Amino acid sequence: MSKQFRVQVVAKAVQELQDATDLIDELAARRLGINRTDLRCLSRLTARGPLTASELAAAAGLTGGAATTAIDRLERADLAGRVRDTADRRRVLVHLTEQGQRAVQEIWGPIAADAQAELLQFSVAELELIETFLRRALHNQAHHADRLREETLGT
Amino acid sequence: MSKQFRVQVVAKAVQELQDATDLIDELAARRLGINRTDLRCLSRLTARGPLTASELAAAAGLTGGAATTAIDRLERADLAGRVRDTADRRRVLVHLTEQGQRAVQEIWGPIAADAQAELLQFSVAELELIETFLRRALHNQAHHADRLREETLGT
DNA sequence: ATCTAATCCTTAGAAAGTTGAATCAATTGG
DNA sequence: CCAATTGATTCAACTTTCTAAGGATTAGAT
Repeated sequence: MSKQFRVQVVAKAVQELQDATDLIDELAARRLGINRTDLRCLSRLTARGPLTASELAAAAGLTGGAATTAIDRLERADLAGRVRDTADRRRVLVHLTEQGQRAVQEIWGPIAADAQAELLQFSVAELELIETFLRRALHNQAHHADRLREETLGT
Repeated sequence: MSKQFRVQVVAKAVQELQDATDLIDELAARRLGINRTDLRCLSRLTARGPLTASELAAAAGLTGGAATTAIDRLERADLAGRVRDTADRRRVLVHLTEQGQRAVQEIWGPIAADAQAELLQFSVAELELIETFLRRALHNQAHHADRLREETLGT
């Protein structure tokens, strides 16, 4: 097995991992009876805590209008709730309900737990290598994201 | 730095990599003037060569009807083309046009080249470790995808 | 050979989501 | 205290999706 071949195998595995993640998101959304956009909002709220409607819109890559209806749907599903900010009453803070937190935990908890257990099997030195790999890949992606942005705007 | 901490760092890096990939897809689609669904079709055609309409639908996770209109859009954009199968004239083979191949190459060529160069900097032993990591992660994802599928259907 | 059933793609109509602009309410600064 | 700004929502137009039905082609049976 040549090194060249191993490189290809790794590249393909990265692709497969991304596809698998995509599938999980699809299934998770279906399980909760919501769409992918709403799931993304749920994920952001989980990662970053309560957000205002516009913060959530920015975090999820949505326009204000889309965020409003997404929050409506999450509220109807009892996964998120609105609270008017007492200091600035224009603002609305969106937060996960207890049921929302529970749902997130039920779906992603086991995945995260297994992932953590899996990673703990590696030595510290190995984890460092894996991190290096991921950092470089990330750097590469960011570089090309910039390239695409410039090329597109430049047109 | 504890091992536990390193594990968390790696987990977060995986998440960031997925987000970065998502951003690249978004920018690529915008650059080609198509939507994410059409881009996914383009990607499948690139990876697997010419496909029938129904194969493409399955590969992209679409119904037949949605695939038809997606192919319509790609055809209008001159990125893909239809050819009736001479052996079985019910079937339609969808393939990338020259322009489609060129577009794919311009966008993903540099990314793949850099990724390959990056991977070649690792030793064979290191590549093996990275592959092991990815395989386990993939196995974990597949396992939980099955879990979600069963839980959802079981309801 | 012809008739029937199955297969493949397309079309049509309905449903769902997003966008961008307009609107309403609340806040800030001059 | 009024004008400009900010934050969220609403609304109409557009896009994409799905399901169901239709039309063409093939395969199998009589």
